Amino acid sequence: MPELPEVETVVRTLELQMQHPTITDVHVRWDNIIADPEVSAFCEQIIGQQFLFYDRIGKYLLFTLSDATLIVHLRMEGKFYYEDASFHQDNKHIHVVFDLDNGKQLRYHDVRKFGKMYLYPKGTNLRTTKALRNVGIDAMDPSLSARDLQRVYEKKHGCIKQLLLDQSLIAGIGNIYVDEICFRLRVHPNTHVVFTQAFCEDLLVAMRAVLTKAIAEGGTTIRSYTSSLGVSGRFQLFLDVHMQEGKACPLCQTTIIKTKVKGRGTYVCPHCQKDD
DNA sequence: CCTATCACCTGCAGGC
DNA sequence: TGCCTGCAGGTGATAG
Repeated sequence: MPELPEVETVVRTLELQMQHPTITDVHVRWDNIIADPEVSAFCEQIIGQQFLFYDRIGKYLLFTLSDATLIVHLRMEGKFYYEDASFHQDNKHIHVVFDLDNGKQLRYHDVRKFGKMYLYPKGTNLRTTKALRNVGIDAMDPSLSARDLQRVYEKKHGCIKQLLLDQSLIAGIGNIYVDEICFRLRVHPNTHVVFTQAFCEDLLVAMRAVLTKAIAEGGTTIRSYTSSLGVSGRFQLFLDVHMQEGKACPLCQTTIIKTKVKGRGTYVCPHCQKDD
């Protein structure tokens, strides 16, 4: 699930539901989820920490704790559940459990175990950490300008889809939204675009429009079966091309096709979006 | 520096 | 039913 709008939805839901409990204990059942520091230090340092603020950069969740910052990347399938400690649920895919001082637990669920957690002491320059050192400007950063996009992309090589997916340049766009943004631009994802000022202005508008609408709809839920905490979006109802193979293009009624660009499943209208 | 490929994991859909 | 292959919204390490 998790691209920028889904992660934003998780942030908003967590801050509403969970508020500010203190972690009384932590249980790590799959060590590889903990990316930095090593598991023992992670556990030691997080016990006693209180949740203060919820935020994100790109697809990374940032939990500001009293004396540290917990950073979480959900990767493909990660999700949180916030439940009473007594509530029993299918344990098989719960890999990290935070016991809280209000009788609840924050449970990290991840079928593929791809997600990662990081913990850094208060005062750390997060942009230099293993978690965030390769993460660029957030795609919804209000200060992001067309000029910034031009500066970031103009000297880079590759098709537009590949560049928009590069998190070290602009962060937060994944495989769903890149297809939607390309459709808005009437550009085939495989195109090697020239990043003129005019194009970058259009790109900024398209990015903002797609991501803003997706956030407003609570993100996109495609493969996720249940509505986990914060992730039961409705944007799938508004997708123009992604996952719309065989359906009619909303603009010209041509049948949407599925293809591959740089190994990623890619949906386009072959009439509105001409390949190079 | 760059691009391409693999590795990390599990579950599910489709073909035979 | 069962086996096999390929696929899935992501990213980091490694090879060339």
